[in-house]
Amino acid sequence: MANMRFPDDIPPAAFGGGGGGGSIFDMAGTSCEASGGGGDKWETLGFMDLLGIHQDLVSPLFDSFNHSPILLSPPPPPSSGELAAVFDHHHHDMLLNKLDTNNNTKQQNLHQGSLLSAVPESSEVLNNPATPNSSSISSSSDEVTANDERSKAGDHDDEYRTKKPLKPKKKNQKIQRQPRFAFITKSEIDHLDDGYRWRKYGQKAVKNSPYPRSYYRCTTVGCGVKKRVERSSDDPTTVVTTYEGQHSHPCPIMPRGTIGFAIDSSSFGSPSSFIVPQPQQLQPFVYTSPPSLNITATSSNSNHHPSFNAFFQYKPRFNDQNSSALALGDHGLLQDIVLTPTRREAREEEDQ
DNA sequence: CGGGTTTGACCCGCGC
DNA sequence: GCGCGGGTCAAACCCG
Repeated sequence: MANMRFPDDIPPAAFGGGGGGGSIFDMAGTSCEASGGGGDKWETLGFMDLLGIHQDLVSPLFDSFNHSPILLSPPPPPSSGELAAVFDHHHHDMLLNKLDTNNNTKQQNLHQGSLLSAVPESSEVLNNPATPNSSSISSSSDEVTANDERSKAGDHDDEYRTKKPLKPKKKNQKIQRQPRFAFITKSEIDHLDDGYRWRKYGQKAVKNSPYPRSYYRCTTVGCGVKKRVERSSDDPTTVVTTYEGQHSHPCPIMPRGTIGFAIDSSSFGSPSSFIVPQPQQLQPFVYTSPPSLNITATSSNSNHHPSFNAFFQYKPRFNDQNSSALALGDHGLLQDIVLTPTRREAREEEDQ
């Protein structure tokens, strides 16, 4: 398989029937550090890491701009934090956020870079992302077995039973949610392709939004990673993609060594390093952000907010070759990464 | 025919 | 307890 091949077999974006072919949204160099205070436990997640790209797939942590190693030692992340990268490749904005667990934030204006959080409370995350193995995958919600609930319901509803012999679910057992990572993309393409193969398993209308939300599941056997894709109602030009879980396999279209980014999976729950590939490993199509993107939260607030020592080498790609070319020529990508505290963080700070 | 999408039905959690 | 919304299932359908 050719390196970094842009698949043309991505099914049309199933997003509301709109949007043509799938798109490639390749994050090829991301390093995030989340540090928190206030006694919160912090969760350190990385986009590609959540995608199942692990340390062994990439080179040691490296600053592609300064060509010097970066060693980050993030404090424990907040248990309920979810990271979100807000990427606007039209306006050259990149916003990194920790998703607030407060659902109210979903109404925030994405344009202002405040993070949305259509992602619900993730404090239920019980799986240690540091162990991205089959066990964590198998504990995903859709693989929870046992159930008396549904069988019980069936006892009272023969019609339902004959109609849907649904999988059992364990009563009184909270569904274990995988860590999630969401990011917002300014794109007319709904289904952003990250190199993995996804199967759409559902679509739901979103309240107060004319745009539906699509649910995808990784098609690889044994991999329970899911992702949701929805277009923001506030700003229809933005697409919110939320990943849940970690791939238990390499990216099918990204051979080893071409991965642009990963976080040492052992970093979860304990300080560790983030991994960024050496620049020479980046493939031609990978956008390399300027040094200014090597953001490190060094503001006075860094003691209270997550600091993202992050930079993105990031280039959305599209099946459409024309679009691809466009993206390639976008030198202004990610020049301005904005770190914004989430509502919750802001609230906590106010309380202090 | 196999794999992916569509879509209506259903379950569950949560807020009121 | 009830209703709502999110998430999932699976039959039907589509397509290469």
